[in-house]
Amino acid sequence: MEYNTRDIEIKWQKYWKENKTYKTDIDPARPKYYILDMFPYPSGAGLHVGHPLGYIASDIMSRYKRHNGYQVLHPMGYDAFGLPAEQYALQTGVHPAISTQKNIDRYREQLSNLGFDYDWSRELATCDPDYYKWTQWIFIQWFNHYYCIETDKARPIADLVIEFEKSGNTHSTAFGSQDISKFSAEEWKAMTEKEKSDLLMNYRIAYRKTSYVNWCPALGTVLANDEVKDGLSERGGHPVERKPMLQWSLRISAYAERLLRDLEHLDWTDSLKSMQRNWIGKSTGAMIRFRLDGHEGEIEVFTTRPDTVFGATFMVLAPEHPLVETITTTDRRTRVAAYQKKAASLSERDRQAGVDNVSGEFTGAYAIHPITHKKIPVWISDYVLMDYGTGAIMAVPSDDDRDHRFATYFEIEIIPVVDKTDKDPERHRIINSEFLNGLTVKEGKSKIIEELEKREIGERKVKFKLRDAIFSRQRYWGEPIPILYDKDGIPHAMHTSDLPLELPDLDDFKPGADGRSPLSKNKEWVNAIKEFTRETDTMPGFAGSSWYFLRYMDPRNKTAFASSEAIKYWRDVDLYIGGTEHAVGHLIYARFCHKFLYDIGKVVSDEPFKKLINQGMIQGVIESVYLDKRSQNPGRFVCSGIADKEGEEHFTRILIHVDFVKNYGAKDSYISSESIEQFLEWNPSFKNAVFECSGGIYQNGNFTPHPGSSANDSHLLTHSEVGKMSKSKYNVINPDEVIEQYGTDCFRMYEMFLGPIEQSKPWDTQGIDGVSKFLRKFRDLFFKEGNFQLSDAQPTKEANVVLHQTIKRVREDIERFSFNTCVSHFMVATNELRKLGADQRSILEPLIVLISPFAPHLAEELWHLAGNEDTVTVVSYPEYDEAVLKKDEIVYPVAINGKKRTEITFPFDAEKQVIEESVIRNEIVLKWKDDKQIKRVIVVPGKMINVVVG
RNA sequence: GCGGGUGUGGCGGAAUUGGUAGACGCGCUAGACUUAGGAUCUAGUGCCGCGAGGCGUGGGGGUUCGAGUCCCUCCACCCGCACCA
Repeated sequence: MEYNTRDIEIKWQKYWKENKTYKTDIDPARPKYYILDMFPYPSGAGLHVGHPLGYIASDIMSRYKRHNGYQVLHPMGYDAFGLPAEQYALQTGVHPAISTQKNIDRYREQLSNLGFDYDWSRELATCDPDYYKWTQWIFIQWFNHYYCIETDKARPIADLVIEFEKSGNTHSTAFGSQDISKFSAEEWKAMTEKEKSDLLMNYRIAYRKTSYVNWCPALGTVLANDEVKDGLSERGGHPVERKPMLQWSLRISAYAERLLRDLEHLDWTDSLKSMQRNWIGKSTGAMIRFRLDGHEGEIEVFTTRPDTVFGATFMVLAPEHPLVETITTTDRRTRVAAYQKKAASLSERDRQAGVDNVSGEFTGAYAIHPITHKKIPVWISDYVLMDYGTGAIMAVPSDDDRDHRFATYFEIEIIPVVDKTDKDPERHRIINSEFLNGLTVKEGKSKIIEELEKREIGERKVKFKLRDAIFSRQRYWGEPIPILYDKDGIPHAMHTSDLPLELPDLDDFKPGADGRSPLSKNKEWVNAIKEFTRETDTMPGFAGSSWYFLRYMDPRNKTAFASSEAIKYWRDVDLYIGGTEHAVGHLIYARFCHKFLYDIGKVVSDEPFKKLINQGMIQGVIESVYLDKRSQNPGRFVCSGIADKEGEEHFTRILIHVDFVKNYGAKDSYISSESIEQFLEWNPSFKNAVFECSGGIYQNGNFTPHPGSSANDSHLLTHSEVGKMSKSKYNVINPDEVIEQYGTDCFRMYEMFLGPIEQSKPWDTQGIDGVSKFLRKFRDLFFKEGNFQLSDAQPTKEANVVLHQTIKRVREDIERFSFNTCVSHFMVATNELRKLGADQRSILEPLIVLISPFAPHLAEELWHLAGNEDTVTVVSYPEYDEAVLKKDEIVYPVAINGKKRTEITFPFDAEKQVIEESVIRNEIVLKWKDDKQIKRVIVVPGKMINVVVG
């Protein structure tokens, strides 16, 4: 009987679907295991072979846990709002809801094809009103809460109002935007509603403030950061400017400390944690205020090295700093203005490019050093950034590279304040610093902060790089923000009972006036409620994806985002598998969102993802051919060897579809005449081109060998490099095609066999035959002359050892996510059992269960052929018996001076001394000893023996 | 520049805590069965050497009876951040 993979796979996929094999529910009698795949965006391109890598791993884990008695939650859904669908709508007029649904259907089909054990009854999409109702609900909670520094959690904004009514903000512990001056209870009560609303905006977790957007006047729209390249729109290359707009933001910065601190307990990779730490960017230091000489006001600076304050010999303001206008002396105005203008005209990129050039301008003004009271000059320079810190620094040229370069260039005084003669920085001593002299840097820091606070010229300060997230998008295809503005422009959250606020239908997705959302054009919707207008911005992509893992717990709940029973049972995600591309975006937002919900008592854990594994990328091979830039029509393509010889600068590379290239990805990848024909059919603009390789020339369907060459076909070497697998690189490998040829089980096992899950590697079909052969051999263990046949005979000892050995290894390797080695263990077992001719049910049946997480279709087929009625997916995973693995004898490798020279077999329980005595009489040992002395014999019981001679 | 990671045969990769380096697969070589083989099976396959043997985990040094694994140092590549005060 032939092993017809596709028939078997389709049969069992149908069976699982009909029998709802993977449906899961709360079961207090079992431990839970929640395993999550990163939320895919259903793009029009469908899945390529890189996407399933993580899905296969999580599927194996999920099945393994189910075999081990866990109640497994392994869901799938779609991050379905987003820009691509809207852009597609702009181009084609197809409604995003329609194209998105089509893409989702395609994704579901491809995913089902891979045999994953998702509980499809929990499938969800963020663009579904039943889903985004709760996204909007969460937004309203954000709007109605503020962050209390004292209790270190979010609290209702109503509490803050009560506090203000009682005592104003004089004792307020609310985390707010800066610059809120103190007010009393009376002052609060005297405020108008509008004033109160504006003031509370400084505290709400979801709040409105002016932020800058990438405004493209030519397109009449606001662009996302990745739609802007070098200050121009990616589409059309129109200029983009920064435009201030009132936008919703999330006060995620209030959670910075907790987001940082709680990383510690997470089982994530170091690199991922460090990326998050980096992003949060905590720095501890001091705020120091410098008075100005002859001006009101002061310059406030933040420094991480307050201990070097005595070395501050000048100050630098960002060119955009508001103080520049007031302090610049008349004689300096022209030069300063010119510098400001130059700095403003430079793009971020140009400013970065000029990092090495020292530039700046003296304002003519002086600040007073807060401790020495010396006058120090105030400069401006673009190495100080307006949006970092306070936009001003105290420059300490002795201990900061950039300050040092600046001081040297402009000949400003440098006062060394730290004695760095000791190599160990811990022992560096402070000098030239009055009361700090002799202290270490660390001691100096606390001492100076103490002094600053005592003298009221500064204080300890912790700063974070993490910025609040802008939550408004001037787009159609996103969740509407459930806010109504009254006639005074005061925002009111909708009643949660009125949710969802559905996205109205539009047939025109072009932006509204002044870059407003397309929704603004639907006046009926905007003004649907008397005396109110609706917010027309929509939410960003991360809104729906920041909490989706909670919805899976109870996806059809009508009265809550999930029932408290479901939340208590499933708690958090035990294992999250996904790519690093979400390291700082999604993973920070989701953690923030989860912590907020924890604060308000809606979830029971303070972190959403306990363990996270980053799958590597499967890259593609990018193939290209050299085209001679000097050649006119028809073009001249040459072999990479010729291009090398003539000089690469004369050539440009034209991408070629990998399917046309022989041995693609290999060093000797080339195109034959046949490939050239395929290429020309695909890219007819080169129809008459010349293709020259070392053996001859191909043109217009004919190959002409060079004189004296024996070549009879084109062998034009192509250029290969490893890169992203993408439609635009013509190198996408579709899993459906691989599955059609080899079967799903083979595809799954091959992707795992490729190497460790976290490693990136290029897709390469070279090895897939090996896995395919293995699966066939594995299956053949169960067949005799074409018939399924198992014997009920007692297993041989050898076969039993193989079985238990394999169980042990596979179990251990799954536990440590080493799936590639699991596959080899199965191969080893198959090879050995074949040699032994093992056909016993007691050996082979456990093996079916063992392989089931990896090759679920084949396992289910064999399980039923073996006479079992129910699905294999819930059968207990085999346990190994240590007693079976216990050997009577151990073959010891014997090394002389660390080099293995022979092997000697001893009984399992041989005494050390007996071994030693025997070893020193061993022929081979004696031979190697020669005329030297045996100094020592090291016996590691059960492992090895080392004889030291000399 | 800073932070994180990775370097093992022709290739993908094994070697869980310091204990037989190269499991398993691909590729390659030879053979068998074949009209044929891009099917299947058998054997071999780290490098040098006829051999005994020597050399081998990016380079150099160290600790140890013993190092791919631990320490120091240098190099290469990949990822992230980057005038971050």
